[in-house]
Amino acid sequence: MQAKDIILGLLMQGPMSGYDIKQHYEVSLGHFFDASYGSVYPTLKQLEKTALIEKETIIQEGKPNKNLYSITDQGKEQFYQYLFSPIQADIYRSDILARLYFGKFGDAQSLIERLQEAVIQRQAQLAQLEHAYHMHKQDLSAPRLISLQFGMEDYKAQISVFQKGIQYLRSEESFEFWER
Amino acid sequence: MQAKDIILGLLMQGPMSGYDIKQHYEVSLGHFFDASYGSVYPTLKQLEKTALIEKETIIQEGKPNKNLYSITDQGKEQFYQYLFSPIQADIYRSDILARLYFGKFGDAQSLIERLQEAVIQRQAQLAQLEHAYHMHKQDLSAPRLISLQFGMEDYKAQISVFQKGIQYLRSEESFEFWER
DNA sequence: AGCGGCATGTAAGCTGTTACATGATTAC
DNA sequence: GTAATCATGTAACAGCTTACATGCCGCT
Repeated sequence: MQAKDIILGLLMQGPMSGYDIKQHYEVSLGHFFDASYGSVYPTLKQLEKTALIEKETIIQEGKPNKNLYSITDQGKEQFYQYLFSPIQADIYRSDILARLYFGKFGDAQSLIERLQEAVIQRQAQLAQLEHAYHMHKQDLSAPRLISLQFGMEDYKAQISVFQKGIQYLRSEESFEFWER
Repeated sequence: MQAKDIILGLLMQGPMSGYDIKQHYEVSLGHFFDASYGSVYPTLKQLEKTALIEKETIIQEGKPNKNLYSITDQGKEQFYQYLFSPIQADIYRSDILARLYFGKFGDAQSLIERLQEAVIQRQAQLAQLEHAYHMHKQDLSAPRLISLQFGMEDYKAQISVFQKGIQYLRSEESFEFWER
């Protein structure tokens, strides 16, 4: 799974601009994929060059012009090829878990603060997914609902572990430094 | 957080070879970091060149020679600099969630099979973490235990969502294709 | 006879990020 | 007046992966 597969998938649902695509990343895809504009625009350009998508420039009033991209038949074919290809393993990379893993080399207080921040941040992401879920649950396909549930349950589990962790570290806080 | 930070952290616990480091990735770090040998060996080389670590070659009988690396004082300083630097956002990229997200363009049967595989795979990872947790819980620091708990609870939540998802898709299976 | 574990390393290439560059409109 | 939203793009570079290359030992 790469940027181009996700973009093709989004265009399967209808024409979109690069900006629209990035919005989707942030709203309903963010819990399993994200990429910057520095990836979106060059990818669109490349997909257009290989005729998998087509560009139409929309002149807007009061707003900058917009490049609306649509998927072509070749693009659809390419997307189905992705959809039925073998599944790649997930990639999860977490700095906060690394700080926990090596936590004994630091101090309890700053770890607790960082966990609190991590909780707040995940609560915000959870709220966003819950919003999307309840707003659109009537019009979303069964598998898409599962992908949103995954994100929500995942965040809930993470928040719960972090909150218990904070309690636990607080109860040992008198140590300040660990010796293990 | 990059490969070099993790390697430095592992060497804080004692000397290790590139092979040992990769083993650690697979056992107790795998749920939040992984990298191939093609990253491990060049990184070690570069860290040695900048005097953050030192190499000692161990001649072994019946086994290939081993390069044991130890962290230097400069390396420790560098590690602490990482440990107290701002935390980077997590990165999660999931192909199976993408397949769910775009599931309406495929068929229910193959999605169900893929979810079943995903469950089995996560159950194996969970079992591995549980093993590590119960084996070493006496000698691990509080924060490290939290990092393992995180992995375990995360996998449990994911397995649960996937299992419920399989049930749900099965109940709609007669459709074979969706129209939303 | 062959596979899995132990052990190290390189080269080419892919995929993405960061930082830069631009600029109008709308809401506070 | 200033921040956010809408909107597009490039160039340099970082940081990995994949595939290749080597070779002995112990088990089955």
